[in-house]
Amino acid sequence: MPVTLKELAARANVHPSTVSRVANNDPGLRIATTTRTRIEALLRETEYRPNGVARGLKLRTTLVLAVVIPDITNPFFAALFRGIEDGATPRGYQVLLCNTDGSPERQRAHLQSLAARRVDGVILASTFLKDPAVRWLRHQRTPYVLVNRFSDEGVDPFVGSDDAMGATLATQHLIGLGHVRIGHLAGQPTVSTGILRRKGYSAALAEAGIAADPDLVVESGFVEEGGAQAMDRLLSLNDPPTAIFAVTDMTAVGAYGAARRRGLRIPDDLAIVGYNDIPLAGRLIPGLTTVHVPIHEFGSVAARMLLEQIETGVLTPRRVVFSPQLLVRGSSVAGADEHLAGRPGPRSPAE
Amino acid sequence: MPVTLKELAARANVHPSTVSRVANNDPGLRIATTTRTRIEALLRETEYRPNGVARGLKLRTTLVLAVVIPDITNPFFAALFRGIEDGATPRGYQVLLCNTDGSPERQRAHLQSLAARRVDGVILASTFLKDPAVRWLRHQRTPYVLVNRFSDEGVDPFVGSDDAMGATLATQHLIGLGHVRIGHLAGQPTVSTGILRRKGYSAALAEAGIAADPDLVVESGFVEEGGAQAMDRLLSLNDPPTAIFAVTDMTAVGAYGAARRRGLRIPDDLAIVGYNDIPLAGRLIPGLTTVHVPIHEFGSVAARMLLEQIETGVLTPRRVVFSPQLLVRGSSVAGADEHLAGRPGPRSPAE
DNA sequence: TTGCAATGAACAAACGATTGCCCTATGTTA
DNA sequence: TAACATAGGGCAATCGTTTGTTCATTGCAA
Repeated sequence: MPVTLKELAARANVHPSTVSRVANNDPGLRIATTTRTRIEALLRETEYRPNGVARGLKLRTTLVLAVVIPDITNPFFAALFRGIEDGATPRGYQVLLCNTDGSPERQRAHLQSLAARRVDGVILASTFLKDPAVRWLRHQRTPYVLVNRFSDEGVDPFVGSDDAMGATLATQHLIGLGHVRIGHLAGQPTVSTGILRRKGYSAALAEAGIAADPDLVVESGFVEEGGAQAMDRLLSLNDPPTAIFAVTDMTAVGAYGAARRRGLRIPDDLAIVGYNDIPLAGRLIPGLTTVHVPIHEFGSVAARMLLEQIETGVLTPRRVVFSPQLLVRGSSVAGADEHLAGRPGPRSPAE
Repeated sequence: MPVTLKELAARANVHPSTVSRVANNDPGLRIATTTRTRIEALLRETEYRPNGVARGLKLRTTLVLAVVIPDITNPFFAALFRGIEDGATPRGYQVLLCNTDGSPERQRAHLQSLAARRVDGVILASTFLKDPAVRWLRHQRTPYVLVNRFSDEGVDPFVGSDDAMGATLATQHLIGLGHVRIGHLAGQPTVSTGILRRKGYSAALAEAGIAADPDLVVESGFVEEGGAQAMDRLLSLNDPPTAIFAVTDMTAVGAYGAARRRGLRIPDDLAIVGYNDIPLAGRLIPGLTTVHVPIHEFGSVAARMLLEQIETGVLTPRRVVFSPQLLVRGSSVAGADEHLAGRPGPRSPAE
């Protein structure tokens, strides 16, 4: 049972407020050295730490942030979370993690709990366009930052990548390799990344003078199963694609599976490009060519933006948009993985 | 700005305590129906939710759990966390996630913050044997549960697998395949899983009448880099092993890399068996033969044990030990992955 | 009419900390 | 010596809930 201010005050024979001021190193405090040292000794001896709950009630701040994501077992969100925590912990904040599995109801339930708990701020990934949850947050005046996907263009604090540009990069890469029938495993049009990446894909085709074939775009969503199913549909076409731009690395992983089950070789029979550069991408065989975005940095930047909002009280709808870069591996260019031999794999943590 | 009890009381023209009792559905409350409906309407209209901080102060409970792990980007811990959250959320708890990167100082700092925040309980993975942090928790009388690794045998609430048995299973599998020179990428002897898995490995060899060669056991730790380095040392031996039991799947991943860089084929030139069956194991090529443990269940069971402790106030040092099962894939038996073709990959989440 | 039991709701004391203000001794200055 | 500044701490309100207790009415029976 931790010690309280009151008990310490009794033992030091002073008033609790005096102990509090000593513990908090109150600058304007006038106190006899003898009293001060007596109290300080007691503080050290008992390892006194103020009750965070009581402190939170009085100070109206909890030093807790919350992260709301679909699923932490997705490597993208795991990396994102690390970035957030690495940005928040040094400033004394700890982080609640809430998984929604993509369910709007669970998201809403979590946000309500978080508001009741008086968390200082929320970082939200994977929102929909015009997401009611985001509008609710805005209306509540809870500090928040959106990551990766935005909800209402230009209104919310946001950090992410230039999705259209990344998609164009990926598609141009495939065009440059001579591919003409390039398929797209597309995200839902209810999500900013889904729309923009598809737009970037189409723009690249148009610019190269390649006619857009509607059959080549199949909605896959952002998960592996969706990728596999969509890939199956594309491969059942009379004139199937020779290359694929997948909206997400996880979708691309699904495409790998579908291709393997049909005995197709990557990249010879089918070239694949993903998006995000999750750690898994480099471990696939062949390595997945993908659009690299600084996932960890998304998190740390989002955390810093949020803390700035919290500490200044100003909610500037600042947007930080990173320019993505194409990272070529063996899934689009045969032999591209070779120079990696001898290089250690991606960073990896303890068991 | 959320509404307070006081404001509601003013608007309903009653005392705050009355509003509180209505909001909490106090069973012994005697109240006029007219007053009750008036208050209830107000509660709904304002979407009143009691301030969790104030509630926590009064009730001495925060409905917050904390999970302390080395690194959430390790798939093992991501799956574990999901299990924990899935066990805790339905009972109204939310979960703080703390990454330590394996640093005892960061672990200690986190635990102190958590204690100051008055979290209701802590789940700790990756402790050391005789871990001072665990003893501190015990001494603090904070409810806690250890997962995967234990600290002081039989003293702490614990959930994990029978490490010696799993290791024996893995080693016997390799022996059954005809291997005689079987190497072990071993965990540190300061960690329960490290010791027990090595013990299980040795026991299987002894039972089969295979002389133990000290050169074949190399300490790798539990991370990928360590696995790669240790594997390199083993492969540099005059009489290198033909099979490997790696203390962890991530270590095995490191071994894959080392083997590939030397041009060795798996499983023909080198058979590999891991431990844990993380989602990544099934996605490697070839699939990683491994000792399957119910990671998600570790988490949900640990959460339930913790909640039981919290809600009953009794700290029974209960131990839940799962029996692991060998899962054979292509890294030990050529062609073992074939029947997987056509089967969808592991469960995968949204982007 | 008196007495007593319900009824309906207010009172007040916590839970621990923070912080503006007040009070009492000294010591100093005019 | 009166007036006053300063040092050294204590007082008390407050943050928003919860909950045991008290209090004022009303209704009913005796």
